[in-house]
Amino acid sequence: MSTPRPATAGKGAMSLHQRILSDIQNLILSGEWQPGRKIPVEHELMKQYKCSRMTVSKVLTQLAHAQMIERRRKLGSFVSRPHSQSAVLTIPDIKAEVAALGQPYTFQMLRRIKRRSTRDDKALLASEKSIPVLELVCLHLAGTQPFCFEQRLINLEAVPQVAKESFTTMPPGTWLLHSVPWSLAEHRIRATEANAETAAALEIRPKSPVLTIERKTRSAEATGITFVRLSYPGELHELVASFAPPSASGHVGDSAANGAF
Amino acid sequence: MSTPRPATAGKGAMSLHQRILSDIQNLILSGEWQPGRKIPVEHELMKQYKCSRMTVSKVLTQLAHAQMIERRRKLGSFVSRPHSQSAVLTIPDIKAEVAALGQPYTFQMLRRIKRRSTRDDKALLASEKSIPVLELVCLHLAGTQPFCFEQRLINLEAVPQVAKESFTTMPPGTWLLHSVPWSLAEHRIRATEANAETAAALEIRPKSPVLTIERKTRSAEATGITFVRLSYPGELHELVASFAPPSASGHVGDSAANGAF
DNA sequence: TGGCTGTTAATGTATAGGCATATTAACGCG
DNA sequence: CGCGTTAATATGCCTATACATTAACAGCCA
Repeated sequence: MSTPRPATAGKGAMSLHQRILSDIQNLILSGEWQPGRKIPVEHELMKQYKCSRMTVSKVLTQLAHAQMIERRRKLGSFVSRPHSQSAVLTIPDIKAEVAALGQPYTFQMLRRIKRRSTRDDKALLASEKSIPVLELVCLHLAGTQPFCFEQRLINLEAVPQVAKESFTTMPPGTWLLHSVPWSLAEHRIRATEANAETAAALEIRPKSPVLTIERKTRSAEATGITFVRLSYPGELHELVASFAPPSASGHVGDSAANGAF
Repeated sequence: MSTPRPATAGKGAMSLHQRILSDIQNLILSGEWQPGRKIPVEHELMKQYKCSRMTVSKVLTQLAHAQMIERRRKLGSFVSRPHSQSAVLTIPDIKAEVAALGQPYTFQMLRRIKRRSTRDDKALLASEKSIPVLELVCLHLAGTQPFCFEQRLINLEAVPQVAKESFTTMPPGTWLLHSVPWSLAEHRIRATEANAETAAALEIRPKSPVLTIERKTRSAEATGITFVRLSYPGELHELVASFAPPSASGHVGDSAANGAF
């Protein structure tokens, strides 16, 4: 079989549409095809790759989906300008994160209170009515060093089985990850000053910088599942994010980018 | 026409494969179909929706792409576990960011030096040899209030035309975004203490918390284009990220999730 | 000029069917 | 009885084809 195009080197065990997708993506990401440039129309690509129109169409649909190209009837498809710079930020499970550092992971449960939701709780869990909640405070350690301070609120109505969980082996986050599949979340990342409680737990000076990640997690039905604030000692921890196109290609992070400066 | 499945309420003007996609996505996101569960094979879905296999196949391909399902020949398709918790973090252009706050945007160029790369520069730009670089320091303002302090290094070999740019109307980031299409970037987000220079520029107390975003941008050919450190006054600024599945359905953020706790 | 209308080039959606392949089951041989 | 080899088959993957839809454009006509 002839390979009429650059044809993603090496990988012969790739399905056809994956190869085409990959080729076009490379051309765009490398800048060889500048934004605004017209992409060969379906019939062209079809001839180039000696494949059917459906296959090409499938690829272009996905690229359009990923906002790497724009398609207009009668005119054709065009490389789009990388507008919304969205980075893919991988926030691993804390346990895994510590393990990746080669440190032994432990955690301490500092507080565990079952109560009815206060006014503030209701806002955090996006709930109108009063509901039973579980408040947890715990400290994650890497070896003997404090790694992350966690303050959490769990909606007991949405996750009743959490009431029976003692969290002796598994931290709450990991437990939830295994118990509540497929949820939505929203993050707020800030740099704050450590308050007294946080500073004490993390064994740092009060008012020293802390990387705070607040996360509201809810199910597809929009009911709040949990709210958590994770506080990391500022200088010690960093979040790493990589820019990726809104993922047409497949595995997050394996390919690439969005204009980001 | 009969609707053999939940059939995304309301939208009658939806193409068939969109409806199928949406239906299956809902089933997965709602948790009704747990991770590991086998998805009806193409022939099943084909009968359920009274459509052809291609239609179903297209849908499943997209879902597989989005890593919501895994497909294996002969075995069938399965709901996958939301493993890598990747959030999509939209980092807008600073100018746009300020504009979104309803504030007038301005910026001041504080330093502009052309020189050959030092040892440190080379590391930041992922370059072996000595290259000419442009060092820029500038301050972004929202109204009269300092908004972000920017320290930047640009590879003059990769972007020679930047030498001619005066940056009177457009900040360097925006200029690069328009001049260098489709690049890769890597971010590091930390909470740090403001050093003397940063504190002075942002008009905050020295040692107060600062949200630092460091970004290495390179082209697809792995040559470093620019390195930038953006420092935001800690309490004032926050990054917002939303969890989303790697986007099968469409516009990022309109649908949903990845396990995140 | 200005607006209507038909033509046409491209994408969008869908059908029907054949090919390729990984897994499992059956088989046979020592 | 165990183990390697082969065949069956379920399933995903791809082709070929058709018609629908849209939007640009040219031409017509007042």
